[in-house]
Amino acid sequence: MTMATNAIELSGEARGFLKAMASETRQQIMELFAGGVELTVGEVAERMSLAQSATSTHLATLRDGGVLTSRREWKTVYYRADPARIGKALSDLQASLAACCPPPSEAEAGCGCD
Amino acid sequence: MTMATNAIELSGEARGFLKAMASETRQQIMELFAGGVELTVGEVAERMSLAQSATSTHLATLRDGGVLTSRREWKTVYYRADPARIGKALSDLQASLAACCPPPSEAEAGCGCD
DNA sequence: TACTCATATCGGGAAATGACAATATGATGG
DNA sequence: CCATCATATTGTCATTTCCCGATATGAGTA
Repeated sequence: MTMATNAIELSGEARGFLKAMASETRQQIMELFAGGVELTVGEVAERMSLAQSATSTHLATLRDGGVLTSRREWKTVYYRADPARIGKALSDLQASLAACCPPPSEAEAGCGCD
Repeated sequence: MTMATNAIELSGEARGFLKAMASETRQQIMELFAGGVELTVGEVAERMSLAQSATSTHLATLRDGGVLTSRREWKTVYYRADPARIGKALSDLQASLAACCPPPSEAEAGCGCD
């Protein structure tokens, strides 16, 4: 098994996740989706006191980053969190970062750290 | 027990982490620290083909975000990953996001998701 | 066809970010 | 004290991001 790249190389999932979650506004938007709730663009816009256009863009960014999914029902588009992809992104992140910095008391098998 | 805040509210650790890792350049910088290596500002600058000033700023941002620590030895400042704080940020992130989107087959005890 | 509703996209202006060169800081050595 | 080396900070500029209002798209309905 290759042993390969000494570098970490974040996965696409992880990069997309980080890019999507980079904005504080989008972090707050994500908080609205607690409990697996489904929300429309208009609802998010109102709760965030944001214009409809800005909200639409943010939600699209979050969807592109793999954090949200959308479901269309006639006129309305419902967004909600995407557990599977979020989980993937987080475990990728954890794996990548574990390569550079294994937590003291957890799996310190031949990590090659100095 | 309160049942409290329906919202998720990302921790300070998590926010700092996301802000620090938001930049693609900083993501690449982090890859240089694989294996727990210690690097100076100059070394990072050279490997990234970045100016010394830009590099210094990025490293400071990563340190402020809790991703790196610095150790000063005479003139030179050595940076390296901060396993403990990274781990904290990641588990906070995981906890917050788990609140809004529990992975299908993991702990689906009374989450309140309709 | 024309009208409405919800969302998406377009245009522009304000603010934040990232890069550089130049200068400042702090510690070491002559 | 002055010079040097590594890092930090400052000033400036180009690019990007974020927000808005305005307009376009798509689906349903009269």
